[in-house]
Amino acid sequence: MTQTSFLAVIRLLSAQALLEQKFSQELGSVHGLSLNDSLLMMHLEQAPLLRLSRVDLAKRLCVSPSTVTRMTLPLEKLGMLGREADARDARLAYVTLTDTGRKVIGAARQTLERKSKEVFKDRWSAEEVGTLADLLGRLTASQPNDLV
Amino acid sequence: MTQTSFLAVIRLLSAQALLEQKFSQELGSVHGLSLNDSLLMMHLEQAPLLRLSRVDLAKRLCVSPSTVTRMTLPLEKLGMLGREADARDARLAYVTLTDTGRKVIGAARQTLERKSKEVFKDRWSAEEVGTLADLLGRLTASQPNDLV
DNA sequence: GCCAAATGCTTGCGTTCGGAAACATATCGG
DNA sequence: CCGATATGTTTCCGAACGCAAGCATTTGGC
Repeated sequence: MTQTSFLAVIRLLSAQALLEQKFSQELGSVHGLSLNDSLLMMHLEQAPLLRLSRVDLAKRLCVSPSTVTRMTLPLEKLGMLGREADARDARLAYVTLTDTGRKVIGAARQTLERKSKEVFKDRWSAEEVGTLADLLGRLTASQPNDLV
Repeated sequence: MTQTSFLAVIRLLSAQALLEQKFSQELGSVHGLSLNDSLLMMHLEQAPLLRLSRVDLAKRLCVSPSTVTRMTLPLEKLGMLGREADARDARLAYVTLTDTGRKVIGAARQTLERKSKEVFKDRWSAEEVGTLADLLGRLTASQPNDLV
């Protein structure tokens, strides 16, 4: 069991490195986004008011709050993200998804979907991909709101 | 199918961020290694002569050759890695695993195994973990030598 | 009401990484 | 044998990250 757990973890880390390498190039050159930028915007996309606080985003992305601050800066200047204050709590600085941002992440999502399909194109049945998605979902279930 | 593939990819990326966050702290403070350092040394561990060329390591880790050069430098100074030339090809500069390195990665592996077991401790059957490891193995099968 | 602790955000610093360029060596075609 | 191309490694530069520190605001004990 401990060997199997270890194997699963090592393979997951290796698989991520492989996917990041396959995806980030086209994502950056075509849409101007990094993989983490895309995940950030997808979290905003499914948020109730298209907005989330920075610490909330940090928890969802498993990065530090300072990283969120630095990630949002250029996207804000490009008009994809906005900034909104909270009426009750003056500390909060919500990150919002603008109309421009919604269009961009929509296009980027299509690229991600197409390349995701390529990953499993050969030697994978629909059921197997579904099983993998389910099992990975169990891993991320401990985290705040799941994506998709 | 394309939705399921997309879901699997997104969850895999999220799960990796979660695992990296959970593992890297203890791995660094206890053994002085990063997660990528550990993967590099584990690849060396199972190599025929405890040695691999830098481009080979780069492919296995899905990082650039320059990253391998920079990663090995401090580990070499610490005596965990060595450098070996090839008799036939003067361009090659093999990275070797020293006795010290073997001991260190052995200890680090125990930490990784323990924390891997913790990940699946609750709500996972042995069979489910095995299925996950198998499916992830299919993803990394296209890559040079699998770990473990 | 007030002060201490907690929370949200940002900045400075050191570290790590990828890509381009440079260099050395190997291979191949003639 | 020679030049062109390919391959392995390193260095330089810019981009991205975590951590510690700092500031502003809120919350909770009294």
